[in-house]
Amino acid sequence: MENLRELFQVMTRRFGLLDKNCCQVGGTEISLVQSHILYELLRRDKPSMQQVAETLGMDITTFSRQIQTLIKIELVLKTPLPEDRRVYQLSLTTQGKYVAAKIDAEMNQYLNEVFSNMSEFERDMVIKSVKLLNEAMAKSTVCCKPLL
Amino acid sequence: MENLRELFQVMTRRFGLLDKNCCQVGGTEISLVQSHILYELLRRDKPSMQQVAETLGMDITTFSRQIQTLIKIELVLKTPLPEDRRVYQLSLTTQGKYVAAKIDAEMNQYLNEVFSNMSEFERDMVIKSVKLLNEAMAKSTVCCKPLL
DNA sequence: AAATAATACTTGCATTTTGCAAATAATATC
DNA sequence: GATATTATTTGCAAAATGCAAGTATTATTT
Repeated sequence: MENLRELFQVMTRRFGLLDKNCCQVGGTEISLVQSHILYELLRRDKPSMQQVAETLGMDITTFSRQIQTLIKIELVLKTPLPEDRRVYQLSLTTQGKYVAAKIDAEMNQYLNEVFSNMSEFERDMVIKSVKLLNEAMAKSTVCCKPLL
Repeated sequence: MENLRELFQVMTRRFGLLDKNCCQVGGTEISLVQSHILYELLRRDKPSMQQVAETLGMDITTFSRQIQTLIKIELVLKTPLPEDRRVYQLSLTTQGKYVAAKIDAEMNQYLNEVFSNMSEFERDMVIKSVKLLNEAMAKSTVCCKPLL
């Protein structure tokens, strides 16, 4: 039996670094955590603070402050939900969308470069595997509370 | 063409969370970063500070301080190398080995649980894929300076 | 062999990030 | 109408971060 953790530890460490690299766009400097937030906001439609914080497995208070700085640098907007004014809807500003998309593109470029070292067959297999993994982790009981 | 980043973002986020879970052993509380350090020290033979810091993509000064606390809680040892007394050899104490092994086992258990949601065929494919990915990333020019 | 450079690591800040407990503000329930 | 619940924010106090500057040791120069 192989050491599963070894494999995954190395992989995730690499992706962590990869993420670290990609976080400065134009004039704006973005931390890794902030890039994760932008990533979520790009994909979701006006989610609440709770929702995003939970998805990212972040303490809500930390998240609240991160959002504050993202608003300050004008990447994120926070508008109260009319039906329930306790909750705020989060969204990206134009600039925020631009930055998020830019990071996205850069990451995809990195990933494509990584895949360029593989055959087409391997590439397909790897992608299928990552999908499988994501599904399996979603089903798992022990880990991965954030469900998306 | 699919959105590669989407797939990998979700996957690495999950593993990040997974890692976060597994960092308390017996009486000792371990941060995620510290668990990564222990992980490295368990696998290497008396590496230097520089080496480990570089592998983990950490600033050496931050690393230095993390090692200090790991020494204080008696998980890590730091002995000067006789041939060159500028460099220190890092190693785990008995307790350190125990903690590192414990975390390792726990992570493997989690991973096995994840894999239990797959067929044998899928499992093999996924493992092969992760290996492939690690190799491909090692070859890549843009990312992943830490080479292990 | 003395002076200079380079290397491995540590410390001094000053900033940022974190999370718990407590506060606020709005809605739900009794 | 009083009380509980929920969503978010603030007050700390602790931890983590990274740059610049420091120490100590080895290498290189002249």
